[in-house]
Amino acid sequence: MTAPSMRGAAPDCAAARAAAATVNAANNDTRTGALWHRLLSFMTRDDTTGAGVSVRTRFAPSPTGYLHIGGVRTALFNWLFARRHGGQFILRIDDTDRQRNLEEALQPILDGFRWLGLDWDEGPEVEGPHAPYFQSACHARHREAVERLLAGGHAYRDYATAGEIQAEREASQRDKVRFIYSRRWMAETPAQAAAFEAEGRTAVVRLKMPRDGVCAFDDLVRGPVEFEWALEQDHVVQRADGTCLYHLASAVDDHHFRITHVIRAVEHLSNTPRQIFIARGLGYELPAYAHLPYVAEPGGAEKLSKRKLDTYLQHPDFRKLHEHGARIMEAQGKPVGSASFNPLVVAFYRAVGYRPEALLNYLLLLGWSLDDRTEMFTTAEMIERFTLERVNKSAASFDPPKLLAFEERYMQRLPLAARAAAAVPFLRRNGALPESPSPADLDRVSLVVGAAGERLKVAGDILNYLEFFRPDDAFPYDEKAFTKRIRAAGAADRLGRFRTVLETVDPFDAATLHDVMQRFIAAEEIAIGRIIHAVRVAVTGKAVGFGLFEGLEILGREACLARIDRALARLGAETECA
RNA sequence: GUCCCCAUCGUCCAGAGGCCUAGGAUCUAGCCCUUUCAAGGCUAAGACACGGGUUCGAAUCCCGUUGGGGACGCCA
Repeated sequence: MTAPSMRGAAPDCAAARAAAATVNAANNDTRTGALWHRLLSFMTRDDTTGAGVSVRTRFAPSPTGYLHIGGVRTALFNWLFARRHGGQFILRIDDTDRQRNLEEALQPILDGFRWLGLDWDEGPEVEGPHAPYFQSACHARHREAVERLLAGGHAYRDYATAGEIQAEREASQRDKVRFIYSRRWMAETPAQAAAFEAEGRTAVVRLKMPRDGVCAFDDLVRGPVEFEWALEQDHVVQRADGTCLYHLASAVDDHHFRITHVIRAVEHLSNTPRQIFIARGLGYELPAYAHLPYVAEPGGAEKLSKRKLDTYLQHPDFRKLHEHGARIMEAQGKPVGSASFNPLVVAFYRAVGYRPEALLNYLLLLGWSLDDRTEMFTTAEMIERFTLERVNKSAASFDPPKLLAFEERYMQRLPLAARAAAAVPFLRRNGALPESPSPADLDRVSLVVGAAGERLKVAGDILNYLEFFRPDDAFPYDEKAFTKRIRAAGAADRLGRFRTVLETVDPFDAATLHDVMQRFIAAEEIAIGRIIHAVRVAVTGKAVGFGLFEGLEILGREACLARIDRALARLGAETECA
């Protein structure tokens, strides 16, 4: 028996589908995507409350060792949809190719999810009623499915060699038609199989795709979609050695895990007919499908690929993002050449000190929006407001400056104590703070973080202010600034006179220091610029920084005097030599 | 090559035939403030890909063109 031609969608899916089809028939002149969307999302909502059918979504990473930024966006939408409907979010590991170090390849992915706060109801480590959650542990289930497909006439054993298939494929190319297998080496009876085997051939199992009709289904993002069955290939679902291929495993496992909504990237859209064919052949109820647009490369339209890091580094915005991170890593003595130090991978943002909620918020808006102005979403708000109907159809390119803008906003709304706490680990890794910082150390961090204000965009930016955590005689000078501000004629003498003033300032706080400075320039009859920069370079070694008087106050009188002395001594040594 | 999809400022989004002189964010530029700065404030510039329809009226609906992208594995 051959598979039924499926004109007019899968009859066994949700009521939503049937209802939508009715509406379509009644409105065949105005079947707008919007109408569909409203209806489908309404029905979806209804499913969860009415029938008590729990929404179950899944994200199925293969254990590669990295959590890709585009993958996280897909995972986020799955997670939000499940949470929005009070359902479950499942993590399934697609490791059909046996991994050598599964543990090693999986842990960074789970860490990434945990860091972002995307919790899973079933999956690795938390387990659940449908365990195991590793595809490689489900071979028996997959093989049994193949047997049923074979028995039902939805698949056949094929004895063609790779070379023979290749020849047919090339012939199709020449004729400029889509490759469709001739089924010349198809064996549907034991006798045929025996004949081929007598020739020494071995068999794979192929899907016996319909050769007429269309596969129609309603995508929750894209609306009604149709594919001609005749253009689908007889895909291989099982190799000669008995191992099963991805699409078979995926359809079978989605059913096994009771997935109700398959939400994944568009590149799977054209794979959907074969999965529907498998699912129907096995008598499954079909899940609803939602195909998300992919995340495109910075400044481009192509799909973001983590292998193209070098190309993206040519893009100025992306390079800035990378360099910013690299400075922070280097200040911690960490290598920047490693594969995970890559802005296409979630671990990068954690390592540099981004807020996970900022990344999430940015990713949320990459392909989805609530309206024309709401941009900031707490996790609770995302869950409350997220709908698939408002997901965009077109690809969105990854824009580093905008991500940073969100990061800044999130950092700024954090209370001072939280920002300081986030900065501490960076200082510790740099060695600027001991393993167990004293209360005084922590006060100092808090003061610097407060003074730095909006200059502290990511937690790792604290490493721009290391001079506040170094001994008075052990921070470097910006040579250019030193020359301009201290080696300049008369600068050292003025600095010396200001030093004398500092000896008696009381109290030694920013406001008083500011007054003292004003009186000093009045007495000297100079513009403030003639002295303030010299003080900044002497005390911090740098030409730029946050408010100077706050800086002086944080350092305290003794440190300021010692630092000015050190700068003057340095200059003195130079002139003696000359 | 075949099939499918997409199309509003540089980028991310809003837009459901009249609320559009197209809105917000980001980026960019200018000005202001300031001791510096990747700080802050204010202002500005910047888009409906093109061509046909339908309609009293189109960014919005239809067709075509162009452009971009994806899928075409015994990968996942």
